[in-house]
Amino acid sequence: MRSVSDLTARARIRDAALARFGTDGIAGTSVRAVAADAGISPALVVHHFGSKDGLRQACDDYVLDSIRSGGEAASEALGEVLQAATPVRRYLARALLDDTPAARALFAEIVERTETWLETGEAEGWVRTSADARARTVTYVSWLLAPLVLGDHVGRLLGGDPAETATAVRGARAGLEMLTNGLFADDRWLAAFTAIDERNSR
Amino acid sequence: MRSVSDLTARARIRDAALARFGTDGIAGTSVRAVAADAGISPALVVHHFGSKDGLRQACDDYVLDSIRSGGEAASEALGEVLQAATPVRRYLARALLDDTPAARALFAEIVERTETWLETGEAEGWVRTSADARARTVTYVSWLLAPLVLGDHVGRLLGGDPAETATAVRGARAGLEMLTNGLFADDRWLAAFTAIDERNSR
DNA sequence: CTGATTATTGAACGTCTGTTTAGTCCGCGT
DNA sequence: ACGCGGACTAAACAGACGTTCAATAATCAG
Repeated sequence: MRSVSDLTARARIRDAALARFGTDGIAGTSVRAVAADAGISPALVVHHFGSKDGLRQACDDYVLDSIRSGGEAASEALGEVLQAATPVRRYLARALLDDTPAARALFAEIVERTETWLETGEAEGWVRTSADARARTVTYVSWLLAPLVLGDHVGRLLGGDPAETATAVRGARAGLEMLTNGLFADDRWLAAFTAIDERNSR
Repeated sequence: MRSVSDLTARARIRDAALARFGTDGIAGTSVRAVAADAGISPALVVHHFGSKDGLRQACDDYVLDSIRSGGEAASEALGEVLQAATPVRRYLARALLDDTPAARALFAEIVERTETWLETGEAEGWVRTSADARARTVTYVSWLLAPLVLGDHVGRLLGGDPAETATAVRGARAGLEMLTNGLFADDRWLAAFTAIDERNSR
């Protein structure tokens, strides 16, 4: 029953909403616009989803499922979503900014998974030790998500189509390079930061 | 004339709009709500700014000026904005997502400034060489901006108040650590990525 | 003090919003 | 054949939206 209706109108509405919400924002999208994109009447979307907020929740659930079912490793699944599904990408960025409950849960979940992943790496010796492991994980995850949120700007400045895979790969490679070799050749900035930090806390 | 009126109603409207736009989004904010926050009538905001879009442009200009006048070094000025002015921070994040012309210009400008800064560092030996300098700069800037856009999530996961300075400092320090020492102790991920990349392009 | 310019408002406009209601259509079990 | 439930719609609702307009209050040059 679910899968049958999921191939028809209900899914079309959800997909249209995902795209619209992603590009125009949730507040900037009207139920009528979604209905028009899906080729149905505005009354049908509330028949299927109860309300506009119900539709948004359905989008949240769909995106979460897409990511969770994408694989085991957080970075892999995210990487795929990041490169492939542009509407999902945009929606996710909006949801993260709008502080949707689903986005909140997703962020926490990614951080948790990444934390254990980094801990494993640390134990096995391919991840360096850190003075503040938690802060490092959270910062690392925010860096992972950065091109997702700022994808358009990154893409534009890297020339070419923001949606094109090659552009995203270029950025990802540059990031990996920084995370492997480091960006700075000496610790002048880290030392300077530590100095300022100590002066402030003293 | 400008400075006189800028201390009174006009400035109050702009500040109220900045805060509202930042938290609720531009489309999610009504002129009436801004007017109520500023303690004036809705008709006055259109008298001063022409339209809602005019108000948004005024906010854009104000934020750009705030950042540009903040200092010479891009990272310093950004760092201050990132830590201090929360409403500006939130507004900037929204503007970057909504692809405002001002946000577009700002991003390009930061990238340009950072590019020359990194080139200097490379010449002076405190920045490592890169296989793709442009991609590295853009990625680095997106990482700089990441805690700005995802500040709430980062702050929440790092415990404590997201607006509190100490939280932001913790994240910044962790980031600096990764950029100085690297995150990965060997090049297994970089090598793996390169391998996949070559396979795909072949 | 007068006149003109500006700041500010209340009320109204037309449009768009999310949602409701009453109803039609169609497939399916009995 | 019948009726029943779900998909679907046109029309309407009340409210919020951005904006306009005429009018009042404040400001300031002469």
